[in-house]
Amino acid sequence: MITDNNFHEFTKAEPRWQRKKEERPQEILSAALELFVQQGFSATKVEQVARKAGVTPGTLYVYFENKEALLKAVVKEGLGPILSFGNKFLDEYTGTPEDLVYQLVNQWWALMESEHVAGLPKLMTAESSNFPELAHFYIEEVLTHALDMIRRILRYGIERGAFKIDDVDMMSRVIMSSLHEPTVNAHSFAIFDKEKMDMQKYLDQLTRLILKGIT
Amino acid sequence: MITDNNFHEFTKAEPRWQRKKEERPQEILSAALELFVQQGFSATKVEQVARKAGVTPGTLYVYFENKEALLKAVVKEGLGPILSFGNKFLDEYTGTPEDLVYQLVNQWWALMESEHVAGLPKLMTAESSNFPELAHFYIEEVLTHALDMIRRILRYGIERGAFKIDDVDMMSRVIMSSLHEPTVNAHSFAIFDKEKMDMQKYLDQLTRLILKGIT
Amino acid sequence: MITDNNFHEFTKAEPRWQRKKEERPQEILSAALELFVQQGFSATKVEQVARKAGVTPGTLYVYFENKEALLKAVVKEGLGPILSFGNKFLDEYTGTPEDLVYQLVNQWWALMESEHVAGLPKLMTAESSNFPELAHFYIEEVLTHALDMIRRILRYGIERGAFKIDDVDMMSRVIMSSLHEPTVNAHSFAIFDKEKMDMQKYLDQLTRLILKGIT
Amino acid sequence: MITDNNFHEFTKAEPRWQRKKEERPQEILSAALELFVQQGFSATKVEQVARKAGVTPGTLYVYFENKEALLKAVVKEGLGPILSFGNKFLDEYTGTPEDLVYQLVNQWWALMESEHVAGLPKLMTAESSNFPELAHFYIEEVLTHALDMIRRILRYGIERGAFKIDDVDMMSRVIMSSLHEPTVNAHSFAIFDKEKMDMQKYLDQLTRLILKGIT
DNA sequence: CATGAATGAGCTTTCATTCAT
DNA sequence: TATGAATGAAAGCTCATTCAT
Repeated sequence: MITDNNFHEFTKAEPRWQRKKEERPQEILSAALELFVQQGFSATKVEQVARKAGVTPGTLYVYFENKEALLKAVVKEGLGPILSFGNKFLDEYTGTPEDLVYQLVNQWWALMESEHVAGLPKLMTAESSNFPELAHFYIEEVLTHALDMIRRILRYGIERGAFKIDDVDMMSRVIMSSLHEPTVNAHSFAIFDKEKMDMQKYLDQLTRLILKGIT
Repeated sequence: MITDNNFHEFTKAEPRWQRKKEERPQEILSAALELFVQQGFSATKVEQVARKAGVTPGTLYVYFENKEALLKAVVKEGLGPILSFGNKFLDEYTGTPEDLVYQLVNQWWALMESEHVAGLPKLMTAESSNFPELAHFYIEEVLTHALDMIRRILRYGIERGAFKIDDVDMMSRVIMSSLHEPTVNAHSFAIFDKEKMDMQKYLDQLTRLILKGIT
Repeated sequence: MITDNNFHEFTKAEPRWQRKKEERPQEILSAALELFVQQGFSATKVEQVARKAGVTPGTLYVYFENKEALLKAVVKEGLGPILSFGNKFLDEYTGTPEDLVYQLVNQWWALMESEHVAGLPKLMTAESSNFPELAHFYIEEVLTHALDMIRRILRYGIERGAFKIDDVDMMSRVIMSSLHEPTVNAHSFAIFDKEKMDMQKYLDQLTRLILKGIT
Repeated sequence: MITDNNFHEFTKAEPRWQRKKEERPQEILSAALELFVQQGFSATKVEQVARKAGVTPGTLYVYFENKEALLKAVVKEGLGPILSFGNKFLDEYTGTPEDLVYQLVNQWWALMESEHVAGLPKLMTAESSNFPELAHFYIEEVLTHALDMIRRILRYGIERGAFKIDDVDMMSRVIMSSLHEPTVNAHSFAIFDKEKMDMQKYLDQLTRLILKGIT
């Protein structure tokens, strides 16, 4: 049922923020992302980030004005891939609504565990009230964006007579919650699970619940 | 309100502090819960907690050995109400499985917004990897406990021929995720929503999705 | 060779400082002395003293203006017995110079281990530069006083043709050092000796050294 | 000294700090030794030590884990010179026993007034019960070591028929006391002596007492 | 008088940030 | 550019002292 036109691939929209790849060592951003996600922003020491990236604290300040700027860079860097999520794929999609839901669920997960992004939802969940600017960013660009995708998909199904939903907006939110939660969870409680949960089974069951619930 | 005898009002100096041994810890715990949830543990200053509780930092240390002990007290205090969640109700329940799902969803939410508990899931999501002991606590006592409830409810429906589910465990997890997410969300991104989401509608739509999805 | 006219008993000179026995609970002073000696002034907490004395911190402040006043009271209280050391006894002494030396050594030790006094030399050794006033006090009233005693004793022996000393002042200092040291030591390093040193043997050997050294 | 080119002197701003990694710990240790000896460990503020060493408190923590670690470093650093005290000298000594006693007394004093060591005995006297580990260290390495030296010297004299002592062990302790006391005293009460005691005369008189007392 | 909860100044320690090298 | 020793402001925490009870 998986088509090989993966919507990720189709949607490399223009990134909105300058990436300045050359000027911002990926090592520092990667190290920072991982540590911020794991420990939170406040609890992560600049020196830790530097050491993990294989540089000294001084070097970090060559590339980032301060710790907060580093966080913003980490988040905005991570947002890039997410921004291009779905739209173009949906524009060109002509398959069944059911398959579309399946795609949604699986692509979301693939995206969320990809580099630069992994853990970002958990990080934002934890830090949103400390960094309102970033929170707005995340809400607009990720949550609202994803909500739009879901809404489009639901409407696509309704138009084709495949889905029947009385409150599309609210149902979209419900679906988004059930997508967002494991994304956050994977970087908080899930790390303590002795027997790692079979994510594919989870996603399948989720898809099934949604499809049975709305068709 | 000028009385004819306001003489005392002017001469009585404001007492520097009031003695209320019994109430202090609760006030401090409440203040700490709110701030830890909002800002995270590291980003919350002891002085903030104290001031919010109407005391000085010194007083806080009369009741709690250190900042970490305060966090642990906050969490364990908050866990109390959750531990008693559901079991007795389920033991005595004789109604329809459908109604039971409705009850589950709504009671979970009611519980999560009650004092002492509000925000705990978000706090734990953010701090779990910094405080593994607390994480285990939360996982055992909250997540596993809730999962058990859900599993019992699903089986109740299956036994009565009302529900049909091929993988009960995984479906329980899916349902739990969709319950846990808004709980966390309410204390992170939701605070930025201009138009507060109608929670009751959300819960109704969730219930509907679940019921349609499993019956 | 020990006479039973212990010079301690004879010399209850008028104490120079008001004792105010009734107003200053002995328990607090005793507790403070012991703890100050053991841990030093700074490292001893007022609460410790209070608890050891079986009262609360508040009570301590009923009797002593502050921690420093407590120290001063402890020292001045302890000085009392020392001030009366020797003079009257010497005035009336008619025995042999050798016996006098013996008496000196043994009475000094007996005095130094008696209540109120035990540990004072160590305490003063440690705190002298933090409390110059007390240091002067101690130097004048204890060290100089003891030095005078020793000098008198040596002269007593010289006059009777029993001792031969070229520099009486310096020899007095030498003798005082060898008396003062075990007094201090008993409350510092000696507490770690597994096999407690036989003090009587030490004093005997000291007496022997002095006597052989000056006769 | 005005040079014809003092242009730089006026324009060069004072550098905020100088980099001298190798020297810092020594400067801090010296400052700490002096202050700990004078005021005691508890009464000495970390800031005092830092300022005296010409650095900020933060710098101190670059080199020492905490205040207690600083004390331990001070003591262990100071112990170094003492450990090498005497043994080699004694192995090769062939002179008279009398001269050996003279050497002992004078070398001990010379050692005790040398940098790194000055005041250590007083410091240890004051702090031994607060830092048992250090106390054991000092007892083993200094007191026991010195005691061994003295015993060796006494035996050396006895073997050559020069000394006659019934209880060598106890006499060693007596001698050690009379050596240790002025060492401690020099950093406590002696600082209040208006007319500094002539130490050489003291040592001479002590030597004389010992020699007359045991030959 | 005695209490001990509450205080707040001041201590030890941390850590983001700077800047001479 | 990269470094990391040094900084100093601010944090956590202590404890002598106060004062309502």
